[in-house]
Amino acid sequence: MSKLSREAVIRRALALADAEGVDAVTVRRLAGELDVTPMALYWHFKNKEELLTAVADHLLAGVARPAEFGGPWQTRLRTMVRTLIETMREHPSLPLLFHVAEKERIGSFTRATDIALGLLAEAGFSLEEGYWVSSYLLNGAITLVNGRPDCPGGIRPEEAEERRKQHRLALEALPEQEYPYISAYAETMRAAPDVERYFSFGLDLLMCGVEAMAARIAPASATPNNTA
Amino acid sequence: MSKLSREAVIRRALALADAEGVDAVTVRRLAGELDVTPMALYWHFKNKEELLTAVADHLLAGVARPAEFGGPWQTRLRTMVRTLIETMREHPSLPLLFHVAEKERIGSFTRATDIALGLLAEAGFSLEEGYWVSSYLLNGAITLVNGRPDCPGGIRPEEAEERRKQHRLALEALPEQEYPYISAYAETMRAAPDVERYFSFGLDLLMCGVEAMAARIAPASATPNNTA
DNA sequence: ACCTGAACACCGTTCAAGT
DNA sequence: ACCTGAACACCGTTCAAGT
Repeated sequence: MSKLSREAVIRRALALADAEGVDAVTVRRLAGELDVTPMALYWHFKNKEELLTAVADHLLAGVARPAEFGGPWQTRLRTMVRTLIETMREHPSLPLLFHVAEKERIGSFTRATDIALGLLAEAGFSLEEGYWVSSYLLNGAITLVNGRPDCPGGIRPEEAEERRKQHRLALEALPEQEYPYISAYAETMRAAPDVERYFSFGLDLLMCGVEAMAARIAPASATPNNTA
Repeated sequence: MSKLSREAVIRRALALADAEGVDAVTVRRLAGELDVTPMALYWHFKNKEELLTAVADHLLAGVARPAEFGGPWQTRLRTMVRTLIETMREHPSLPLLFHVAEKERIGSFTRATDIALGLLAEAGFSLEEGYWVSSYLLNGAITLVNGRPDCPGGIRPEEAEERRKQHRLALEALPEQEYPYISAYAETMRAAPDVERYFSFGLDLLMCGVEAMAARIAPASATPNNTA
């Protein structure tokens, strides 16, 4: 009974990353959890980067095959971005994982990019511009989830609350004359963060940029149903 | 003659990061370049993170005190973001540096945020929304510079060109029926990348999002000179 | 084909000791 | 105040060897 397989390693790595952060995923630690020698992993993966890339690929699979499609490009693109954000919200380690994995080598990322490029071509962007916009949306979604106020960087909620308090105290200690807006902002940090508002505002912000640029480039077809 | 000082360490660390990437900045390597024992650095810095945060702080100083100010909030905010982008373009290591440094602890970042919050309050955003927008702009600028086609991630131009070619070949190898847009995009990669267009498009994209959201929130004061 | 053991060349950091 | 020496507890990875 060969216990080890690519699949098993990926699942364990993801569980470990979600539980203790992506920094906890070391070759030795992961091997220990799988009751195996560190070097055993090198038979299944060329190196650590390929391992983490495989984890990212596994997670992005859901984004690459979007379910409910239809309607103008704006809503379809928005659905993709929302799906991406929701996937990452379920796996808080994913944002940091993207920083170490090479995005070009993630198969499901390539798949998702092709779909997005199609939608953006419909919006009037050139292929190159579409690629830039795709990357803007992907990275925007990543940093949005990574900066979520309840568990930034995928840390544990208790630690996040403590950090938030320390951050507030640090901001409140600043001279109010020199930092008038920061001081006022620190006041608003006394309340618990509204995570849903944070995400809906962030999604709107991201999509607003794309739609405004599309309207600038192709004003005539900005709304999808006026071509004839 | 005490050769070592906080300033000297920061300068060396920045030079090393720019020359060989931020990964090359290890405590031991940096100490070696300064002709000193690794532990000597621990007298001037609590740990490595504080060291890198100091480097980031040093670099962001120029953004925190913007020069040519005036005009409506849109152009002033755009100037800040452009300055930030230009600063990072001069130091390609900076984007990755932000990922390891804790942004909240960077003094010049706090200063820049206060200025931005003021401009965004003028635009009609609440303090909390303003903070989200600031973070959106900072991270957007970081990923924009980090993804520049001529030296993504701050790698050397020759290596970037080789990687770009490999990336193109990988995309061209994909089945054209399944990846129609990616395949067409790969064709455009044969030409040398237009870096200036990349950056101006990216800046427009970032600012478009903010301006469109501002117009949605406070349509009456979307243009600055119609309040009376 | 799949895994182990030992070793290599690194890390960041602590702590007592020097001057 | 400022720096050194030795040591600790880790890393990722290679390479020959086992089954």
